Amino acid sequence: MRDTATFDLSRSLLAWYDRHARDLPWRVSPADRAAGVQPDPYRVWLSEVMLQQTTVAAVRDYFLRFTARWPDVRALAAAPDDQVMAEWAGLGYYARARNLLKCARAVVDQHDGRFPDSHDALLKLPGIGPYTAAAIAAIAFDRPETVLDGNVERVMARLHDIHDPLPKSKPLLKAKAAALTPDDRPGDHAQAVMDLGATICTPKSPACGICPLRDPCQARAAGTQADLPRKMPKAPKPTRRGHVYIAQRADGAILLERRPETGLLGGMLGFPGSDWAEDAAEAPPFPADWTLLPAEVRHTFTHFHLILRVWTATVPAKVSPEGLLVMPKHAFRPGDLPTAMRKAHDLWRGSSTSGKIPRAGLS
DNA sequence: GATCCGTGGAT
DNA sequence: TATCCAAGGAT
Repeated sequence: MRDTATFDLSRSLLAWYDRHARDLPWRVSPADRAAGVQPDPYRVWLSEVMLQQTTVAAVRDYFLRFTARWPDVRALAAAPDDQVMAEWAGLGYYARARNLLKCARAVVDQHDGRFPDSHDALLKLPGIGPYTAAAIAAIAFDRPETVLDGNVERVMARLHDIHDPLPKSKPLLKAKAAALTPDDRPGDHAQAVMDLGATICTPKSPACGICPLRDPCQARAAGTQADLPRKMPKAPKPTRRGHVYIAQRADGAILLERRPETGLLGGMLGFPGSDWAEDAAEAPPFPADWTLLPAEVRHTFTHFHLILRVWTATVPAKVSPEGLLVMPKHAFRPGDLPTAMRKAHDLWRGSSTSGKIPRAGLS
């Protein structure tokens, strides 16, 4: 039962969203939504998968490239795996790209090319968990589902001044979020809470002064907003080391490998090399006149730091070792590599801008 | 429940 | 420089 205060709070949030909703490539504005425009479930799904643990700024161009190249779920389902993995390169969490293809093909094969509109049916699809199922059901189909992501957790923890640490407090935060979800405009509501968390109720120095929930916010009243939500401490990251081997043939071709489907950087292209361990031994993939580059690659993954030594060699054009992929010079694009491998390439080519190199494809 | 799985921007 | 952390899911 939603009481009057909860009703008013939800209305305040929607009113704020009507005025401040961000213009995002995958979003139907509240005005257009009110005029009857329906979101495309394919675009909602694609954006939500890309946005898993990933910022809007990082996703935007990837979303535009994907939708330009594969405008609907049937086009994506028909795409070759390696092209999709290459297009995802640099965005991270590559299991998402593998599951993206599995999901697109399941939608085509089992649902006649149309995304199911219920939370339970969506949850059965690869790469769609509790959050994404609720987000698609709410945003694409305007079902009264409650989304619980990092933004909603933070907003609810502050609104109700909840001090129990995550993830133990998740059920309580979900209940608070559910109590706030309206039957009217649940899709806009879901986006409103997340927008609020992303732009006002931010992790550090939240802008309480301009927050539409300033008055009812209990953490604001108690002065605890900067300390919420509390989280369990994280384990420190160990450092691992490894060797990679970049061979270029006399005809310009580069020798690469397709990494195994599971595990780190699964399914992505990479240079052959050693295991990554505390103290990895050299492991040239075939005999050659390997030269060690005078600098190292440093890269940080989710749970460890990596220091990579990069060896290079020029080999005859006929060299084609078993298990390696001969990538012709004209077909090789560093942007198709995951970032750790792209850094090794950049170190070799001297284009070692530490920053990100914009990928080709748009405009 | 705990662990694995990327990346880049903000602080 | 080091840490946090982002529209999480699979195992």
